[in-house]
Order: sequence, then structure tokens, then C-alpha cells
Amino acid sequence: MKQQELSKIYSPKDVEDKWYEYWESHKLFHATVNKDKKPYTVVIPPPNVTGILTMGHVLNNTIQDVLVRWKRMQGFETCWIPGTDHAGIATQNAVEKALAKAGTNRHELGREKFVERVWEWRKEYGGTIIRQLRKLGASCDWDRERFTMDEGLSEAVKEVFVRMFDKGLVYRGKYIVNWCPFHQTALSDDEVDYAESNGNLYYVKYRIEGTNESGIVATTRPETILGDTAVCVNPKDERYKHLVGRTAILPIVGRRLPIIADDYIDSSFATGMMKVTPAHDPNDFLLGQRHNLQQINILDEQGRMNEAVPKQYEGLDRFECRKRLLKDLESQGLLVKTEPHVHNVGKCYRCGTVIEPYLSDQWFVRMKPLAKPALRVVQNGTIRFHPDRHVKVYENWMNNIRDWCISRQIWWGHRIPVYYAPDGTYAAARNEAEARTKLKLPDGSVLRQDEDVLDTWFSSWLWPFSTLGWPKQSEDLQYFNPTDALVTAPDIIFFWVARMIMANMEFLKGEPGRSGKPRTTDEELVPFRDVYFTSIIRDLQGRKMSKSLGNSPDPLDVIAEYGADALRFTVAYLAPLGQDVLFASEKCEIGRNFANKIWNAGRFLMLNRTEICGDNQITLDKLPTEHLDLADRWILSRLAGTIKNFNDALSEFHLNDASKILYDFIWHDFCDWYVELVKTRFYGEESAEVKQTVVVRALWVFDQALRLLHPMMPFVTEELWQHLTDRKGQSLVRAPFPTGAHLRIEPTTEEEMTFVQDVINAVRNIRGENNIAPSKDIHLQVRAAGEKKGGVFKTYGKYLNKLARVVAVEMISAETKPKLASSAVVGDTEIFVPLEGLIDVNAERVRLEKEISRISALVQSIETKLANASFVERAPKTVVDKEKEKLANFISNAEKLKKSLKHLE
RNA sequence: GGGCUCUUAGCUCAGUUGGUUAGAGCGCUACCUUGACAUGGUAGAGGUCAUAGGUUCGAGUCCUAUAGAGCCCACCA
Repeated sequence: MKQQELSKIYSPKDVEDKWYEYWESHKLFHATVNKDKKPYTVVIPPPNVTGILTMGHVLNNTIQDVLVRWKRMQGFETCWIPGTDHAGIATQNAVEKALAKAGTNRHELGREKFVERVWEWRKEYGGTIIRQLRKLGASCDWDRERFTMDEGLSEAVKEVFVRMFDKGLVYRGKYIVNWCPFHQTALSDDEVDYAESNGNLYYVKYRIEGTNESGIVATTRPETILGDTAVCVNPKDERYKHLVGRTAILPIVGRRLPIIADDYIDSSFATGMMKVTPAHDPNDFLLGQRHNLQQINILDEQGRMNEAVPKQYEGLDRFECRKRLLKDLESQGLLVKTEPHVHNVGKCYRCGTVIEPYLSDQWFVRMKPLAKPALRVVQNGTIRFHPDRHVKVYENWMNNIRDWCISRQIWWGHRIPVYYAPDGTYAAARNEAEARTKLKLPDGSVLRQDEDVLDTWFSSWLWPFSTLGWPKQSEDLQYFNPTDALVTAPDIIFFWVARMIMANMEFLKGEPGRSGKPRTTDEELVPFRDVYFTSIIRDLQGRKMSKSLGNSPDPLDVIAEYGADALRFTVAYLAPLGQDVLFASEKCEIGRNFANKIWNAGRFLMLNRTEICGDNQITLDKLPTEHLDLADRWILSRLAGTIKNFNDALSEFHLNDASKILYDFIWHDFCDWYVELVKTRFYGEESAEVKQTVVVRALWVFDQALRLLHPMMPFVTEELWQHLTDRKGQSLVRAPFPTGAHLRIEPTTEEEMTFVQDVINAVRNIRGENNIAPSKDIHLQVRAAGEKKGGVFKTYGKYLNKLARVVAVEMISAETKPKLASSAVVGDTEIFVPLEGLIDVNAERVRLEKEISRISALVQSIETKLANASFVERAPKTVVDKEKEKLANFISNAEKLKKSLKHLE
């Protein structure tokens, strides 16, 4: 308990880094298997290794840290595993950009060198975000930091791929994928951005063989005509029934196209006749499969027309070809009309190039078998979503799940562990030797590994167990998995959350669980129990935070200006479960001011501690229960309620409620009332012994408040907590969280205190409304309804003195006429502030009239209600009784006020 | 096109299963530097809870429709 001057204004800069270093160097965040304790595990949603901290991360990681610190203080063996994602395309892009600047490119370097370069890049620039998380105060177990390209995680990826391949859950197939001609890779559906675009709908005439008729089809992408292999109509369409089974002739090319019928066709769209291009449109592809149509690929990997098209178009860029083809169609009179058409065009989320549906060889995961159990555990509540409305979205997706295209034509990532023999046969294997065995090839024979790498999510979906050492068996894996809470953004519910559920359930089947026995039940197999979907952070105009809009404050700047605690608290305070948050850095004033308030409350208590106790050591181990007065009993009751409400709110993941509960308790109950009332004793006539008890008790309550607040505001609470008394090397990080075990919520105490507060408020109101200077002493006349109420004024007159500057209280009987006064009614007690030149009689009359009319309106509304026979009959008796009681009170109060008004004359 | 969410004070938002006089922060007005804090204190003004119906003794809360804002999924030639 070193005595030092604390500055009037809390300065986060001076304490935050200091404490973070202390916590980290003392390994306070480190978790180890401890069978005597219950584990509480959280895996971080691994941010892109290229990433820097955004407000989204701040929200996400603040929530995780609040939960983790709370559980840690509650005595759980708490493990928060941090790490980063190798982010295939994003990272490769970053490095390619750097190469371009240096005047070279990856093709010049070659694959091996390029990948080396990426590793170098990662060493130098990657993981910034991980360092930034420390600034925020995140209590991750840094000894467990992982990267999705780590050796261990790569093992997991290979193991999973090989197992799935051998089980038939991974297959290779031709498929329509979203192809980015710029990156020359397939993109998952989620990597394509769709935007409305003004295009044209072109109507083209196809001659029908053996008739004089022709059909007209409409298309937005005329160049795909060159890949048409059928024409399709709806079987119910009377206009075209006679054509089904005949043959159309493809313009320009002259290919013979069967005319087929399928329900997929919407007769009301355009002409109701559609051209079918199985190799270049996903729907046509499916149609093609149903009708056994030929697939003709007309593009190369860069989006140019290939050798499958007539010579004059070969080698043209797809858009160039479109122009030429339209011209040619027009000159042959086959372009019937062109009309403007707004449609959605998909673009590469990285480079903005228009994606091309493209037929290519890709690897896929069969999702249906994996989806079944994953759907079940969410429906049966083994995994709970917060807010739970996401369950519906999840169900819908899982019920309509499609196979997952996992191959990517880039170099940075986990290379697909498939090996090809010279004869083209192939097998998935953990290494070449295994591949040779599987392919029955001699040792040392030449193998070719698949060129593609896996989708980034193929490593992310293993995160809850790959980070714990799987496929190796370990105590860590047994103990820390299943994890507890997952905190993530709702937009990755499908590509991450759902897949983690599938992976954990599939690959941990039979692995030893917490009991040591093989896992079989849903409870043992899920990757986590609760999923918290965070809000989306927007700017004050409601726009998404984005780099291009420049509306995203840099969290580090915000921390520098307001402090990490302020940012954390503000974000928690503003983020209701499941709603978007409008944020601007000025909002952090809420948190900054709060931190400052707490700081000064602490300063005040410590000043008095020194004043009262001198240099004597005090201990806060135990609540002193001697010399309790109303304020003491009240604050302890309020503390008990606060602990309960806070724990309840956090258990439900209502961080905004939890933060408000603490804000109200600390600012309003503790600072506004308790600290003020405790002054009557610090500065009063009490003995030194009593004062000592009182100050220690106040410090004890404050200590409890700091513990409660620590998960939200770790830095300022630790700093203050250390100052309160000698902690002997202990940190608040692992101090027990308040349980309220020896505290009780006492309704009568709270009622009594509320009465005192109401009286003080009423006097203050009279002061305010009548412009009575705060320095002016007030004499009060009180007409109390009962002796008990009257007693309060005697016992706690000092409260009135301190908080409303009431220097004298005179009790008067019902018969006694009060002096000419400004009056108010509190409950059933009347208080009078004699005028004596203080008060403007007219102003007082207005004030009373206003109050009387307000209460009369209430009286009226209740009378109407009670006059309604069906209300009295059908409403519960308690409700009716309550209304009656209210009515009696209002009437009595109105009477009293009316009397006072009359008295003014 | 399918699904979901939101609309409460000038601004940003709370408001649990329908039942006190609808709350908070910021902003605004007035007063106050009173022995922690002006990043403070005290008081005050400000709301027919988007609109229209309905259920109910009773609706900010439940149902339907409408208007506006937004999100997710699909991506129709």
C-alpha cells in the first residue's frame, strides 16, 4: 500500500501497457489441464494474418475477453486460444502486389520460391492484429497461439482430407464453378459479390430444322451461344408443345440442338424458350445433367474464347467476342431485338472482375452426410445460438446444403494431398510413401501431387480441435474440447460455424473425451455449446464500416485517445444482442468518463483511508459488519442485487445489460449516494474506531465493485485494486469473482432508503424550481404519516443535511398548520419548505397546480379503469387491488397538494 | 423471388413471459467550482412508442396489413 499522489484525471496510458506486461509475463492467462477445475474454453475466430484490427474485431474480442475473464475469476480453468488464418487468396494477393511493385510476378519466381516469399512476408508483416489484441487487453493464452499453416494444423488438414477421401466424402468432379479469369482460380459462392448491373437482354432467332418456323431465345450473355447444346421450353407451354423433340439450328455455328422440355423453364419470362449452355451456366449445367446434354467449354482460363468456337472468334476476350457475335447476328438478321435488362452480375470479391461460370475439375466435399448430425445438435439445443433466430437460417441452409468446392487454383495454402501415378490413377495420402502403397507403385517411382490448394476454410473448420493437437491424442484435447462459447459474426455462420460443427462431430467420433472414454454423445461431440453472433458495427449513418468509405476508426487511435477500458466498456454498453451498433469514436466518452468516475471514487476512498487509518495496514479480506447504518445496509443490499443481475445478464450473453447494471450501481448507487452519505460519518462526530470500520467497509464494497467490473475494464480496475491495499503479489485477473454469498437483498432496507432518497429529491426539486441557492440553508417542516417514517427524519437528518442542506427538521402534527411554504408529498408524508422570503408565491402556485393536474389525470385514468366492470371481474385480483391502492394514494396526495395550494392564499 | 430484423425523447438506444406514472446516455435549459471527480453535481424541458385495423378487462409489448430502413439466402435465361 504505497502512498502516492494519484492524478485527478485517470490516465490510461500510464497503466495499460504496464499491467498487460505484468499479466503476460506472470502467465496469468495460461491454461493447463487441471482436473480439479472445470474448463472453460474459447477459440478465437482466427483473423486473417494480413489483417489489422478493426472495430469488428474490437467488438468480437471484447465480448470474448469479458466472458473469459469472468469465468477465470469464477474459478474455471480458462483457456482462450488465439491465432491467425493463412487466408489463401487475401495473403497471396498482398504478396503479389508487393512483387508487382518490385517488377516481377509469381510466375517468374516459380511456386516454391513464391511460397517462401509468402512465409517471409508473414514473418515480417503478418500477425499485426495479434499484437494489437494485447492493446485491447485480450487475455489470450499466448503460449497456445496457432496459425492455420502450422505444422500441426497442416497435419490435421491432411488427415481429414485423406480420411474423407477414403470414405468417399471427398470426390473430384467436373463442376460449374465461379471462375475469376483474373486470378485464374475458382471462387466459392461466398467469395463472389453480386451487384445489380444494367445489361441487355438479347433476343436471338434459332431456326427449327425441317420447318419454316423458328424459335426465339433471350440471353444476357450472347457469347455463350457458342456453347449451346439444347433449347428448352416448359412442358406445359402450349405455344411450343409441338416443337419438343425437334431440332433447332444454332446460328453461326450450325450445330443441331435438341429441343427439350423441363419444368425449370418459366414460360412467362421473355419468350419462354431458353437456350441451354451446360458448360457456362450453373442452372443449365443441372439441366444438362438431367437431360444428358453435351457440355462444350468455350473459354480458356483467362476468359478468352478457346478452340471450340468458330475460327473467327477464337482467342477473343469474352466481352470482345460478345460484340463481334452481336454484330454478326445482326447482319444475318438473327438478332430480333435488344432490350435493357437489369440483372445481378457476380464479381470477384478481391479484384472485381466479372466472374464466369466455368466448367472445370475441382475437388468437392459431400456435405449431406455431415450436415445431418450438425443440424440435429442445433435443433435439439446441444448447441445454443444467441440470438436464437439464427437457428432458422441455419436449418434452412443445412436442409438445402450443396457440396463444397474445396480446391483453389492458387499457391498459398494447404496443397491437396492427392498424388497421381503416371497412368493417371490417383490416391489421397499423408505422404508420398503412403501414396505409392495405395497406388501399388514401386518405391521411388515418380508421383505428381495435385497442383491445387485447399480452400482456406478447409483448415478453419478444424480449428476447435486442430488447435488442441489433433490428430495426436492429448490431455489438452480431452479436457478443453468441446469448447464453451464461440463469438463470431453472423455472416460466417455457413462457411465457418456450420462447418466446425460438422467437422468436430465427424472427426472426434471415438476420440477419448473428458471421461476418458470414446466420445459418442452429441454433448461430447459438439465443438462448442453457445454461439454468440455479434452485432455488425456501422457508422452513425448506419453504413457498414469499410476501408473505401474511410468511416472506420482505427481502434488503436481510439485506444490512444480514450483508453482500452473506455473502448471496451463503450462497445459492450452499445452492443445489444443481435442488433447492429452505430459507432463513432466520440461514443467512447461514455467509457472514458466512467473510468474517470471510478478512478476518482477510488481516490476519494483512499484519501480517507489515509486520513483515518494513517499508515496502518488494512485488510479487505472480510466485510466489517459493525456499526452499520441505513446507507451501509442499503449499499450491501444493492451490491447483492447487482451481483445477481450481472451474473444473470452475462449468462444470457446480454453484455449491454451487464454493463448498464454495473454502470448504474457504481455511478448512481455507489458514487451519487453511498459515497456522499458516508461523508456524514467520515466528517462527523463518530469515534476513530467507527470511522475506521466505515472506511474499510466502503473500501470492501469498492473492492467488490472492481472485481465485478474487471472483465469489462481490466486495466483501471487492476490499477485501483492494487492501490486499495497490499495485494502481496496477487492480481485481480485471478481474484475470486463476487458471489454475494454473505450478502442479502433486503427489500425493507431498500424501501426505507428509497423514502429517504425521495425526500431529498423532493427538497432538491423545490430548491431547483424556486431557484433557492444551494448555499442557502433550509428548515423543513414534516408531517409524517406514521411514527416509523417520522423516526427516519430523526435518525437520518444528517443525510438531509449533507445532500439537501436541510439544517433543521420540525415534525408537525396533522392538526398543525404549516407555515407559508413550498410543499411536496412523498408517499404519505408531507414536507414543507417555509417560504420566508425564499420563494416566489406565484411560481409555487404554478408548480403545485401542475403537479395537481398531473395527479388528477392519473386519478381519472384509474377511476375509468375501475369503473369498467369487466376489468374488475377478469383482471387478476392482485392487479385490481394494486390499482385501488394507487387510486387511494393519488387521491390523498392530490388532496394534500390542494390544501397546500389553498394555504398559499 | 424466399427468409429475417428494425421503426420508442432532437440524436443513439434499453424496455424480460401483455398489468406501477414508458427509461438511459448524449444534446438542450437553469443553477452550482460544496473538503473524489467540470471526463463533475443538482434540477428541468422533451415521447398520442411508424401508420391502420384486430385479439384482450388491459397492447410499446401479441396478430394482420401498409409505409419506410436494413440484413441474409437464391441469383431466372
